[in-house]
Amino acid sequence: MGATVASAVTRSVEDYLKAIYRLSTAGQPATTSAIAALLELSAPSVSGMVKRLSEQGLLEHVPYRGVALTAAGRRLALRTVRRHRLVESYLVAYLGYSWDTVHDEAERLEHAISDELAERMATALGNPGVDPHGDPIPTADGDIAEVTGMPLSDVPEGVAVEVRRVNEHDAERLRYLASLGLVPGAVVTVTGRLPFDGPITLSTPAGTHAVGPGLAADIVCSRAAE
Amino acid sequence: MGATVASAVTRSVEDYLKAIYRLSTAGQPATTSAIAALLELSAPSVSGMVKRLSEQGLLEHVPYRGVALTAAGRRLALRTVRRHRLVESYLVAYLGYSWDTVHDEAERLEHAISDELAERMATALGNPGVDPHGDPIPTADGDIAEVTGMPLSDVPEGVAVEVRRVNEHDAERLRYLASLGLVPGAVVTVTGRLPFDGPITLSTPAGTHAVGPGLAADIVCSRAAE
DNA sequence: CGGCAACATTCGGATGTCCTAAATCCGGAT
DNA sequence: ATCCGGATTTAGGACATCCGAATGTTGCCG
Repeated sequence: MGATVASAVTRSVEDYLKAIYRLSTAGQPATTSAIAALLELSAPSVSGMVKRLSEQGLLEHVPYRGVALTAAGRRLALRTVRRHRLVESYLVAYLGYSWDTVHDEAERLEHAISDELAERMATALGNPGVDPHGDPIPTADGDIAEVTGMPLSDVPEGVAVEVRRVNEHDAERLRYLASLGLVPGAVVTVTGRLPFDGPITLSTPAGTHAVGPGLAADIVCSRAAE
Repeated sequence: MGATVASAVTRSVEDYLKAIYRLSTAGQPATTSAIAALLELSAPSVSGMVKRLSEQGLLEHVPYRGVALTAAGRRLALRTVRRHRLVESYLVAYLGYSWDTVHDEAERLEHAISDELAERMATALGNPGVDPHGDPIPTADGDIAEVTGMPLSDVPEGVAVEVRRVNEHDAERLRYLASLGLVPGAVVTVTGRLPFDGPITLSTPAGTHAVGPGLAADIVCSRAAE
């Protein structure tokens, strides 16, 4: 990835590859309708683009079954993810953005910046391993760290865990989570759990709060350091 | 311009408006072929786009004669120019770019950044009035300062003048000019001029040099401060 | 095992931008 | 005043991406 990358990849193509990457790492099948839902496009549009991307060798497509990224497709997807996360990190670190407002900006900039600029931002940031949401930033070579941990919704009571990652893009929810102290790096303890998908009560650096299981499922935690 | 701007303006549209703005401020007529030359497109492509932009109220078009920006078109053009120059300034000030390498990056980013980001960059820079080439940066309201001065090619001998602006995009030429000390802010004196469009000799902070009249014509100077 | 609902694909069409080739226009030279 | 060459526009087509409607597939469930 370092040097010359397939030059004329349009915005759309990068978005498709990113969506497919996202689905496959989430363990979900990359079906036409799943991609369409993620990109807010019609199924026929996705079908057509999938065919074109397959012809370009970026996807493996089994008709009526779904798609998988080829090595080339994965490389491009990770390049885009890297740019997205670097941009988010840079905007938060240097331009006063907060984690709930960077997403849209990064969504556009990830398609516009050069490799040169991406690496300069990475350098300015000290080559961070994760972005403000705790998402791992792929390296320029296309390596990406696995995120280990369990969703907050599965954390047993009484164990101190550290928030590693918050899988959420919605600005309002992100602000809400921040107000609860649920940000990457925070150490929290589940103090109670109500039955039937009830809210989880927990103590955080910001006090004692409750969160619904839906939100809690997007928060990845692991045992707190020592 | 401050708040919500016509949302879905494509890259191309901004480039056309910018090109037309550039021609008209350079005192050149904005003809189809002039625009085509600037954007490296065929004349028919320009003809077609001119028609579409006129229908959108961004241009005034007199067939076979040329075009002029409407108030709305000018507003959009200046918005794009502002972004371009802010991005150039930011990349030079904070990300280690030099004035000869920022142009291409800015050319893409100017279409991708939000008003929000443009203003944050402006703030980080202290709301500069000019970019690294000495080009004036339009305000968010669409005001732009006139550049006063004369081309270096017209500067009389023996008068100390300050370089205000360097109208050049080519990276190699910019590096060359920088090596001669011909950058905005430099105080220079013409020491001689050869007849028949011969080179101009001058003393700069970087020593005594000669430049051809073509390059010299792109360097705008004015009387040095006191 | 047949049928049906859900999902995927193909078909035909719209838009936006670009091109080359073929008219058409305009202004200066004769 | 006419004509010619250069500039401009129109005509016709190529792509890329999107859509809705129609058509195929799949697999579950009775």
